Amino acid sequence: MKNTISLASRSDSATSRLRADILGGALDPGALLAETAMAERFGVSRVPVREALFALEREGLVEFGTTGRAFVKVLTPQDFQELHTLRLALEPTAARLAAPRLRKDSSALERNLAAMRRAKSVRQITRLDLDFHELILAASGNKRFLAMWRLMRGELELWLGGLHRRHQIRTEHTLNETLEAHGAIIQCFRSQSATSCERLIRQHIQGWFEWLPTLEVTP
Amino acid sequence: MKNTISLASRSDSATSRLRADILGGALDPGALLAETAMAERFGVSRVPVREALFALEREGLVEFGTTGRAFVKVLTPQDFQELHTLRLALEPTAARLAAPRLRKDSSALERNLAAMRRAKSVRQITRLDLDFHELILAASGNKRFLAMWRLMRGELELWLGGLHRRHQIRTEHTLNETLEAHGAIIQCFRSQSATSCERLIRQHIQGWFEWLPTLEVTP
DNA sequence: GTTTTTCATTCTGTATACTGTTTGGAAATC
DNA sequence: GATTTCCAAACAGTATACAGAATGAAAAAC
Repeated sequence: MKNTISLASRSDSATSRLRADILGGALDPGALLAETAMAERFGVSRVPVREALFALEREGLVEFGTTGRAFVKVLTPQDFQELHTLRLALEPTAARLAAPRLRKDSSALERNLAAMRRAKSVRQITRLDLDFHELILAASGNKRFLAMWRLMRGELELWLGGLHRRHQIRTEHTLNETLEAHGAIIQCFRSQSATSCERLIRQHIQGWFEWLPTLEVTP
Repeated sequence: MKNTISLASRSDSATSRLRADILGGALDPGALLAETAMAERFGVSRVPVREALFALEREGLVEFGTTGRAFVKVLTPQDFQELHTLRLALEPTAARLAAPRLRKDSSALERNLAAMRRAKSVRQITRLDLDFHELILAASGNKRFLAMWRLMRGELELWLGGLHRRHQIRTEHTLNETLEAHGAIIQCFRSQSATSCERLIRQHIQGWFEWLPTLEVTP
């Protein structure tokens, strides 16, 4: 959304700040996002705030009520289930398409894995995990797969953030599991067939989802 | 996006009018969409026009250049190819999920088919065709499948509109083919297994795509 | 004749002001 | 005390105004 050496526009900076507040947990799901208040807080007029709200609606972090008021999106377990179904429809196909490219060059995935080994905070690990999957989507060469992913990513990050706040998951154990799985996926891209990669990604997503303690009916 | 008995807001009406202009072919792909000019033409201020542009960007009908100017989206054959790949990833899965619901009640699909039999214009047939697929996505019960579809639908309609303008396709013959295929799909939903429906939808999309004279490298 | 520079025009980005609607609570009524 | 009515504050939708950037054509330089 920016062009040259990018002095961020006020809209962009408002978008970033609001996104950070939402994903960082400073704003609870369901919180009212009043334009005037945010405009004052960010030191800009209502116009850039408005655009930020629309932009974040596209990212799935904000939803508008019937009267046009914006709220931090409230995600239900069913929402998360839906996202998972969608991932299973998209990512394996994307992996198959990406396989030829990633066989030649998987360095980006490896750099991601290395960063994840060094990562400290839960938040950072979550983000790198999502980045890993995004890299595969991007390598599919299909801009629209990536666009769809971007639409889901915000919601995934939002949900996972809430999950981590409610439980104390993402322990050492699960981190290692993720590291191993991602390593195996990289290996697969390097040496196995496209359909093998497709299958492995499907298993990875499915397994990860089944492990998550989402079955609790959360508020 | 509207609430009660809906007196359409100026943003909404600007969005509708602009969408109609783009899909109707009044504005060629690549045409500059200057805010001031449109504001005058629609008799509103620039603010609603702005929101219309953002809304239509979400629908894939408008794209923004690096300097923030809006243009009617230019679709390349590759774009269409990408959309097709995406459909193959989404729709068969959605059809499988929708199967239980549609087995019980396929009346909406039948009404669509009946309307298509009566349809006169190419534009109308195209729209009903897309509606048919949208009904299946909606019946999947997964809001996000529908959201993704909406994102593709505008682009599909835009591409097909251009295609029909360039060629004189969608003849009697192809209309009958579509009618038959849709009829068979309804039958399948009524009496066959979910995986059969999934397979049939995949074949339908694949076959339709292969038939289309998109292989010509168009401008 | 070709290239570069200049500059008026046009466009977007943003601020501010105004209007009508929604909302939550105080006051009035039962 | 419970319910309804009414009003002020808060909020979104929109118009208008202005500033800064991009654009393209005319003018200048080569």
